[in-house]
Amino acid sequence: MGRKSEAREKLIEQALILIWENSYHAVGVNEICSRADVRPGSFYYFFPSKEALALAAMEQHWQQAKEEIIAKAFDPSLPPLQRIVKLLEQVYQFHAARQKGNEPVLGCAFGSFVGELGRDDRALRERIHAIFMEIGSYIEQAIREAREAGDLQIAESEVTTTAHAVLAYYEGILLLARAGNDAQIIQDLSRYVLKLVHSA
Amino acid sequence: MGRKSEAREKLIEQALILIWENSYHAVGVNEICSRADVRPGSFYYFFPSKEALALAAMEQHWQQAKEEIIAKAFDPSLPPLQRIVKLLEQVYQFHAARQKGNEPVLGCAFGSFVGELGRDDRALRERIHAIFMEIGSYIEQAIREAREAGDLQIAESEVTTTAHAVLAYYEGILLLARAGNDAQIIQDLSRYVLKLVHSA
Amino acid sequence: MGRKSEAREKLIEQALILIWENSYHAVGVNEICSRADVRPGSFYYFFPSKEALALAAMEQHWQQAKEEIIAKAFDPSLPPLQRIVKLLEQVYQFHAARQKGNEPVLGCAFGSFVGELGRDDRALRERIHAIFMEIGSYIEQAIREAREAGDLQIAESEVTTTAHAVLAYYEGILLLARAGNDAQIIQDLSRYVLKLVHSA
Amino acid sequence: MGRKSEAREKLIEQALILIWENSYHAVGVNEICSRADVRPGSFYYFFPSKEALALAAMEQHWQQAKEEIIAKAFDPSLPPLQRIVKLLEQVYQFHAARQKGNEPVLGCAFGSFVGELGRDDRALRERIHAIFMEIGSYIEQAIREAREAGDLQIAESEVTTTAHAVLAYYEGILLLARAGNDAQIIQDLSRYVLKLVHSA
DNA sequence: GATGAATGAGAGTTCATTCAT
DNA sequence: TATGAATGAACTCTCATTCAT
Repeated sequence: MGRKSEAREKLIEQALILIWENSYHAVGVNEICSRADVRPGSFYYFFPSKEALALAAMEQHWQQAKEEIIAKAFDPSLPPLQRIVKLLEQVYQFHAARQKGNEPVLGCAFGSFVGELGRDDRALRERIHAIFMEIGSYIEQAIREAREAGDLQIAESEVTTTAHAVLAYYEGILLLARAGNDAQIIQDLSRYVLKLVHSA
Repeated sequence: MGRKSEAREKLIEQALILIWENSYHAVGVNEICSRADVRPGSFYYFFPSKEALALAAMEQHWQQAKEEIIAKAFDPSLPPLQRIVKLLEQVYQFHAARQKGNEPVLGCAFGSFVGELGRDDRALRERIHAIFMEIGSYIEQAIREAREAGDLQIAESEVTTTAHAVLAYYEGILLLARAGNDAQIIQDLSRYVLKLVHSA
Repeated sequence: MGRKSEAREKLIEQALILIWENSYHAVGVNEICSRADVRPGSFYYFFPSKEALALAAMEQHWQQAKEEIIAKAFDPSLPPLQRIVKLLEQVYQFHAARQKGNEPVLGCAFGSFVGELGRDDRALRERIHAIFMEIGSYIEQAIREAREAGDLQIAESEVTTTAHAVLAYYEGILLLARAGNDAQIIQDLSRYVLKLVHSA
Repeated sequence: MGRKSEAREKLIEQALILIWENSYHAVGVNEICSRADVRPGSFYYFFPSKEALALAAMEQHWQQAKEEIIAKAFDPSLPPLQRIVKLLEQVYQFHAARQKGNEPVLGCAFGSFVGELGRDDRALRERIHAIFMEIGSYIEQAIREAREAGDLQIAESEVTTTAHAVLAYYEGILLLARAGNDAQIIQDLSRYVLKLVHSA
């Protein structure tokens, strides 16, 4: 009945790391293969194309992020707005730990990836956009709960846009962290995130 | 004999467009040359490498942004905080016009570029970071003036960080606009930018 | 229990179609397998190589041609020279039907196949040549019978060569039909075939 | 002003030989390059694709055939029908010489090539068809002249079709010669070609 | 000063085939 | 008996770059 291996998983794992650290276009199939200890000829048994692997890597990253970051941050037992703060805190911890180990600060894999997609990569771009919208919906839920709890004086009609504002701020912070190779800025700027959800 | 060859300028111009629309690694030297109507052999007469061209393109983009966007936004005759609003408004106009012409929404060239730089591109990354810091200093100056005019109640020690927060938000907005191929979000989210500069 | 796997037969059948429509070298083992709904790993259980499959496909095609075309054309109840005419007529009907269904006109599978064999494919080439000689012998028999019946004034020593001439004309007609993607030429040129068997 | 070389010509020349001896799909770009003493990276400077090279090789072969074979065969000073005979004679000489040197008998490059083209190679197939039609028009002209000189009793309306019949016979002869790796059959069957042009 | 020609290295992908089960 | 998994070699083609003029 044929053989079995974790080659597929290893390819996804290494692809994510390499693409996140460098970029989709800068990383070659051969490099991914050799890091995953998979023979180059085997790659196309597991994935129809490099693009499909990149998509799978993004999907897997999103699943893992939901399990490891989102689930902990958007814990219903936390006060709603604290969840948003916790999201940023965890992301800071991740990048701070990397920086301590002299690894470059990576920023957001989805954000970097979407920045290098072109006209012809519509499907990939739309998938990343959908992931952003999912992240946004977690933030939105927290804001809505805060509002309903009376912690917030904003119109119901502002809730979604406010969530997007938080998301944008989040992505922007991670982009600046990557640009400056500096995890500290994540912590510094996180302090202001709740300003965005309160009425001016 | 009049003016110099325009080949260099054309190369920079086309490189910026192609890199912004696609990405640095996705765009080839030959493609840039053919768009610029420059023979490929001539490329290395004008630039020592593709990387040098990309850097030149970023520099030129920054100079132009200063002349056409920054100068108008940070006009001393405007009320300080209005300058920040105007910055976003102009960027929105640019992307809205493109979208009207069925061109993809591009986001920030610097932001996208920095997202695809890797470990070995330290010089490029640091240059983009420096440009971000320059943008930040315009914002910082506006915030400081507003504070000194009494429009703002924040500590002097918060001014720089607040400017970075605005910059992060700005970059995040443009990233989401690119991800969603949607210029409207720039306008929608711009309404909240001043929340970041007021004390909570 | 019951009948054997049909995988072998399906592989042969699909291989013939694909090779005939395209070419031996242009068609991959995987493509044949997927069309035959056979898992690629199974291929080498049934055939030792792609070449062996191609040979089997040619053999099967030849057996089928003998049963469906040759047997009807070289029916002893037909006047000898009419058999040659009937051969061409049936081949025309086959290709005309295909063209009506907007399928490309294929020409002769053996002729196309032999055209793409090289120095190192001696065994295959000789097998196709032998099939040609077999076809020739049917034609030769018809010519001989016509001569013995007094329908023809050619020397006995010319019979074999004349049969080869008819065979060459037949192959040439099918080649032109494929080149022009036009079945009609088969009918048009068939009218002249008996000129070749009469003395000048 | 750049360098100069005969690389393009050598590539065409070697491509023709290799494709003729083997087949388009069986021959790789690398093999053509190494025979032409051209570095593989240079190939795509000279030709946009392997297909384009194949087409160029066929074109060049046709030009050369016109100059070296057609021009001599269809010499107006020859009696019209002798021109057709001469065409076959020259082709026989070419193949007989090759066989003497223990080279495989090749048949017609155009005929073999068209046999391995598939659905998606419409442009190539149509070009080869057009070449066939050109060859046909030389034959047609000879037949027409013979008819006008009173050497032939066929209807004017039969002239074109008769020319195609001769062309088909010619292609079929070369196909059989390749299949049998036997140049002699070209000479043997050539003796019958004029039967096709006389009325039955 | 400027460029047409050329290139080695490597890109992503497909190949006919083999292996472990 | 039959196959899902895997593969090294080869495929067509593109890359950033250099060379001769």
